[in-house]
Amino acid sequence: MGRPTIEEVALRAGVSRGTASRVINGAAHVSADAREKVLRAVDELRYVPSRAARSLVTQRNDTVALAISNVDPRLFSDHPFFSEVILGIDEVLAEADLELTLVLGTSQAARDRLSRRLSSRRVDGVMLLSLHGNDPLYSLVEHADIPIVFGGKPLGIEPDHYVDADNRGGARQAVAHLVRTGRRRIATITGPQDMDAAVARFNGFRDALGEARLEDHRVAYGDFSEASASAAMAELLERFPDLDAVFAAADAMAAAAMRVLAANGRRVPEDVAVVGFDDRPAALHLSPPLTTVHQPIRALGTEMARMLVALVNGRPATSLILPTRLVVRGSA
Amino acid sequence: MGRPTIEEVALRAGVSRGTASRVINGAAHVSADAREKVLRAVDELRYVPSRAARSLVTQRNDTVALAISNVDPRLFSDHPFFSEVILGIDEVLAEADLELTLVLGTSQAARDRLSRRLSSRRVDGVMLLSLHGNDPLYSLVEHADIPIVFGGKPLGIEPDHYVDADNRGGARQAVAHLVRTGRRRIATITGPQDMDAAVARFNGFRDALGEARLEDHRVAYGDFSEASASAAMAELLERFPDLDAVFAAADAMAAAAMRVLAANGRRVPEDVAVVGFDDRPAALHLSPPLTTVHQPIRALGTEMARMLVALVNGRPATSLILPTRLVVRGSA
DNA sequence: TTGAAAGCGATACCAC
DNA sequence: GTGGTATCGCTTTCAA
Repeated sequence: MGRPTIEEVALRAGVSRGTASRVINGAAHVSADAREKVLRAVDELRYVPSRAARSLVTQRNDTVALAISNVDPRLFSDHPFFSEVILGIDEVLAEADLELTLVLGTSQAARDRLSRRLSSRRVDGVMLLSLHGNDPLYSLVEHADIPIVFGGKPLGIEPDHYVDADNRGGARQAVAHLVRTGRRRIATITGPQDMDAAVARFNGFRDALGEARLEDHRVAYGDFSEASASAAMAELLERFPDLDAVFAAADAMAAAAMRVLAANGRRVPEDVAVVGFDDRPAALHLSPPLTTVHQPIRALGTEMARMLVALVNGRPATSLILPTRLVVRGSA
Repeated sequence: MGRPTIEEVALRAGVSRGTASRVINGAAHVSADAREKVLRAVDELRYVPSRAARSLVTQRNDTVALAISNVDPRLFSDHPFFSEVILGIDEVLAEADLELTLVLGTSQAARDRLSRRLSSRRVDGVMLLSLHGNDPLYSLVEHADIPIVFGGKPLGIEPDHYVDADNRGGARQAVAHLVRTGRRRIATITGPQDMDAAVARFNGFRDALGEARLEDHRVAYGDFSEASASAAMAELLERFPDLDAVFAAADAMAAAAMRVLAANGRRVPEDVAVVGFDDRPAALHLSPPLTTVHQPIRALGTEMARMLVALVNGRPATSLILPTRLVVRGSA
């Protein structure tokens, strides 16, 4: 009771299977007459080609994977980041008529599955998102012989193809803004130092301070989570009670820091200016609204997809760094 | 320069292709000796079966789709809902060794693609999320001959298989709480009335008020967005200046309502109590923290996936309604 | 328990 | 421009 095959279509249209196939794949060299008959047969029979059969012979799957490794569930769910990236990706993929499959690398088993998929030619290309420093996915990737695009440059290596936000430049701008508005004892709460984005933001912090010839030793280490930031802010207050500004490497951390500041009787921005990074929607609703660095998240998705589409189709592509920009609101 | 085929594995192991296949698929009737040889060959050759070839003969794809239709981009990206559901789904699918492909129904073209996929036997089953009342996906679904699971009951129809949160019961609890704490002039800001969840929450509101013999005419219609809620709250204040409580059918709307309330000099909860629905993370950080109805979002994902896995494997499954519960915080 | 051979449903090459 | 045929890589029946 299977669906119609191309053979049946050909039969009904009174042409050969070869001709039917040509019509369906929009090839040239078919008479208008034959084309029309085939098209009608396709319509009447509700024929839809079997992708499995097609893939088998073409060696293509018209499918790419988005792999998200080392998912911090909290990060994943509490942040529009992933949804937004996916939306961007989908937009481009739809246009290129490619399908998207999702691989979340939460467990070792999941990683194995990804590994298998990479080599079972189930997908024509892969996008990798948010890898930590020593991510086991790296080794998989090297063995793969299909195009890979990194979302966010991984730490310590320079992949052939990645797209990233200008983390360092954004952080630099943010801290320069602090300096420009008169702050002198500027602290930072960093992200996890095994992620390139976090390291880059930290470097941007030092860049700006160096240019201004200010001290850059007021640092506490966080991991992008609110909990880590609360602890970090408390530590900062303890070690540097005179600080007059803090640059948090993520909005979530800035929010947590602001709560700790408030709990300690420091006013924002009067006593302590606060700048975040990400510009997630919630930043707008903090009080005062958070001054932060805007990242083009959706563009990250579209550009990753665009790059992968190019590679899959055998066209070259070069890595990209997307600009970030400071959004000044009430907190600094 | 293709990857090894099963034929090469068989050759290397010194057995027939049939035997190699049996070993790889864990069938019985293979001697321990043959099994071991094949396994070693697989290992040495780094053999991974071609899924396309396998699908062609088995008529299965070991892949299911998650279709999200009519995506309101703002809703999609500003809310952990989708990420959370996906996380739940992935967890179950990983266990069942099924792959997940994503279809966002933002455009007409995307819908066509889904339609095609449904009939090109590319997926063994489909999960449909968050459909509006007259979603064109409905007609596709009827024509499909593969299992379908709805996430959230669609409005006006009773599909064979769906899993939903207890929207009506949750709303009832929320409003009953308002009544219990002495509120008498209770208003509501609804969600879009072409979505079952929104209608159900509205009904829950009326249930509770009916039971308490209170008036239920203080209603303004929103669409789950903050903007709509701001307008709705303003309207409510204008038409019913004496209201002492408002039940917003979504946290995002509750947050917007609280801002409007504050702008109009009403204190929360002293003058006006506010209850939301969803219990998204940000609810915690409103001031005062939002009293709201918690939805088991992740469970929604796992149960949808579990149900689909059962159906795909030919086992029966019955629709599910997951309990919601009131979380009392500062706003009511 | 094992081997040989027949498909699964398409594409693509080669003559005509 | 069109038809016939080999082929993609696997599973599965049928005999042995």
